[in-house]
Amino acid sequence: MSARSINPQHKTEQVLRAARRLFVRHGYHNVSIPQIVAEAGVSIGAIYHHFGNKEGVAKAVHERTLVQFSEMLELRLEGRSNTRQQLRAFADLVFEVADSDSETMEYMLTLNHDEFLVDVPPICAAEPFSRVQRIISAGIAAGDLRQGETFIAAIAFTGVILRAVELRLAGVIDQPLIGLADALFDSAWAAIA
Amino acid sequence: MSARSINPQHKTEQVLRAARRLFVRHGYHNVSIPQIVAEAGVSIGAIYHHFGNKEGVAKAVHERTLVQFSEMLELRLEGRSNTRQQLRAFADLVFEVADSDSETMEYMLTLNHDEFLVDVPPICAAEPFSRVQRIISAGIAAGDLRQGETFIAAIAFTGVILRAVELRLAGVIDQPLIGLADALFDSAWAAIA
DNA sequence: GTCTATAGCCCGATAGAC
DNA sequence: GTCTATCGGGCTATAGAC
Repeated sequence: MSARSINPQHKTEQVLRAARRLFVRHGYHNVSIPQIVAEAGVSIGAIYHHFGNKEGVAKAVHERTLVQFSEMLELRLEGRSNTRQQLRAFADLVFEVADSDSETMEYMLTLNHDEFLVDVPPICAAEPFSRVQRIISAGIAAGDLRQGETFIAAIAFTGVILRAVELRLAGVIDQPLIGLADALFDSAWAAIA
Repeated sequence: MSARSINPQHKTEQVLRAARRLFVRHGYHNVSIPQIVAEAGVSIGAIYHHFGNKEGVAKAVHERTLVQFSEMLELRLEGRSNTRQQLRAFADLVFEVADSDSETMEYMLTLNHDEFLVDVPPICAAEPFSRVQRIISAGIAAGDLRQGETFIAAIAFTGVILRAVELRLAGVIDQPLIGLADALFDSAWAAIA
């Protein structure tokens, strides 16, 4: 407990942070346990003690990232009652995270999780994105959005928003997305409303 | 030459086919030279003779895939003079390839090429996709599309189309995209027109 | 719980016969 | 041009002291 005053993080947290940073930067299979050891400042033994094996580290990183993002989204959705406001809250969150903590968005959007994690649902079917589908479904029922298949509208809306993020992360867009938020949201909204 | 009558492919082509299939299915770093050898029916020595090293194989696969796709796109664009017809030709090509030769689309859209290829431009900046940007730019100038930034419109249009492909490749959509082409194109067009 | 040392494996690449 | 045999190296995971 006394060591906490200098380094308040548990060793496991240091490992998770380091591992995700390295996975995003180099890809899962380009990252070795010795590299994580060097980046996290822990020993090989500690990693195997806490996570069992390399895939155990990956699983923990994955769940932590999705849970944290879902919690942020729920926080932003509180009090937004109409469809447009809710979808705008989603878009703004995605843009802000892409601008300020690109590692999180890069982890979610550009890593091929099924290359190293077995039996995880694809990220587009995971909680934060299925949440958007539910908002759109309700929006169509309420008449806020054009009539049609829910999943087509969900593809169209998230397609516009997430494509912008992908191009930003790839370095093709060199300005903060938050400055493009109005124009991008208008396009995404026009696709479905 | 006589062996050609049984197997008309050069050994190099067999290697390229096998390698791309394996790269797409398992990811570049999960594929070993011995696996390519087994799948292609050639020897280790032949691969190193023709491609130098494993990255040489990857480079050849990459260029071949992009060139073939660009050629298909140019073929489809011939004779399509107005903006809507040209963008529809792009969408239809992408959907048809995703349905009938998903390996090609999966290679282009879901692999992280910069994990194993250095100094290749990101695929969204490569020829087939920069072509779409030029079509849209001309469309705005001609008044066929809503006024605004070209790159915002390009993001919106390709976002809708490519998101559908991504979800189809991930198994989230279980029907052929060509059957959804009208609805998807209408959404993509609504985002920019 | 945390460490170091190391076993055991498989990989990419080379050498050299044909 | 194509092959087999093999080297050297880096990896994941384990063993066992503390």
